[in-house]
Amino acid sequence: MSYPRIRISDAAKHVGETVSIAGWLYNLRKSGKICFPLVRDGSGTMQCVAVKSAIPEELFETLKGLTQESALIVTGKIRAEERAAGGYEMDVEAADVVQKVPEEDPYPITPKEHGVDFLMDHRHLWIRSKRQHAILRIRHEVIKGIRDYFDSHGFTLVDTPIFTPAACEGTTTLFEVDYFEDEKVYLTQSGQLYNEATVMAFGKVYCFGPTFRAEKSKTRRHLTEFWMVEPEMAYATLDDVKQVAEEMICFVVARVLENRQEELKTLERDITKLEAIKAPFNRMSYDDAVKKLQSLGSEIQWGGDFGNTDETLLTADMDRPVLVDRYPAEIKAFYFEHDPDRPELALGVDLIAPEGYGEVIGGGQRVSDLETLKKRLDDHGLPHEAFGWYLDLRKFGGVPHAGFGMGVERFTAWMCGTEHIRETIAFPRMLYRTRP
RNA sequence: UCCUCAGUAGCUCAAUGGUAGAGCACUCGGCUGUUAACCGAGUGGUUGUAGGUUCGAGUCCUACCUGGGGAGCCA
Repeated sequence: MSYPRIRISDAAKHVGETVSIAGWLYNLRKSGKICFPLVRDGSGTMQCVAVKSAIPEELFETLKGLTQESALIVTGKIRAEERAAGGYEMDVEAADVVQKVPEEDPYPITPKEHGVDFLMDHRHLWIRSKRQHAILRIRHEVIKGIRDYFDSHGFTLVDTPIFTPAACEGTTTLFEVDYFEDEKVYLTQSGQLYNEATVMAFGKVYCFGPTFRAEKSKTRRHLTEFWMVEPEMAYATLDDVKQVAEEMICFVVARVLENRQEELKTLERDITKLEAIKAPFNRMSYDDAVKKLQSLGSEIQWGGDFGNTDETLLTADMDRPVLVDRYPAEIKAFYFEHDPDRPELALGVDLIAPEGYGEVIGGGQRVSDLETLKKRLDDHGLPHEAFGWYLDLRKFGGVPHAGFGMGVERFTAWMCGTEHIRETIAFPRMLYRTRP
């Protein structure tokens, strides 16, 4: 006799019914004549109960002998139960062990504590653990929220290439890849230049994909491969960027709070910190930010970029992000439009998250005039030939346009309150770690 | 790349320069409501590698390897 298969997250709808759950043994607690196998199925965890006197001897022995992470399909009646973690419990009537983990080579990740190195080496298994599972589900919610926001605000998803020719942004380090016939290409570090082309076709676009940076950064906020969403808008300015960034973040935060309560609880995330993320965000010019930092004891001088400690210091008294705009043009890329009133400033904006999560968004208004762009390329020592198509965009209907990029992992880390960005992607790629 | 800390049982960690130990995991036994269950017993070690100092090194020194944290750079 076979019973309907349900997912643990739907248990509430099946109280009183006999159903099957296909999953893996998360943990097993047992005493002489009763045992509690905890089964997880990816949607949740179900505490099962088996009382020796109530079931066949063979079934009881099978359950009692289960090893951690053995695969099994359990069948039984669902019952509301206060003593069980999820609020529901299954009285086991049958169990089909699909694969038993051997005792002599047990599952390496025990319910006790482990070190970072060990866990990272076992990342392919670590993602089964409650905490990691919760983080990756929140990541999913974040991505879905981002897409829903842009899709419902007139943006078209137009993805940009991952293989790119050499001269994209110039400054940052690129990963080089062998292409055919001795040609070299590079892994993209931003889809932005291509967005500037697609935006002139669609008006409002975004790209969403992996980006690569061969920076030898060794901090809790860096990955060499990370996901970035980059919206771009035609007939738009710096102010539009700030408004969209603020709106989008509020939208996604609300989604996470609405749909991922359980996961936030698992992570022991202070919800009030997320609830505080509401418009209007703080707004500040680079000039004022430098002054504020200096008054707080920072060594920063006008013209320099903010370090990690500066970002944390700047937001220490804030409960929501701050949008810092009009940076010195010298520390920004060639494609930024300059402030017409103060040409030494670039019309760029960074969104710095509170709680030390730092720069989550960077963006601004792009150069729209052909001659200005040519001059900017010269100033940065970039060859016009490599930017032929990019210059075309200013020749054929050039208009003011603006956009930004947001790092998905940094944003997710902020939502989750995690110490390290490596936990916010299933298989992180970092300076000295490319496995598993 | 630089600074800094750490490598001891499968895992997490102890051990004044003087006999390498505990908890967890695993095995065996006990327990009918457990919540990282608990109680008793057992198995488990070339102390990251190579040199050096010393009567004697897990411990001190040198180099290297691996990893953590931070800086710079960035999302």
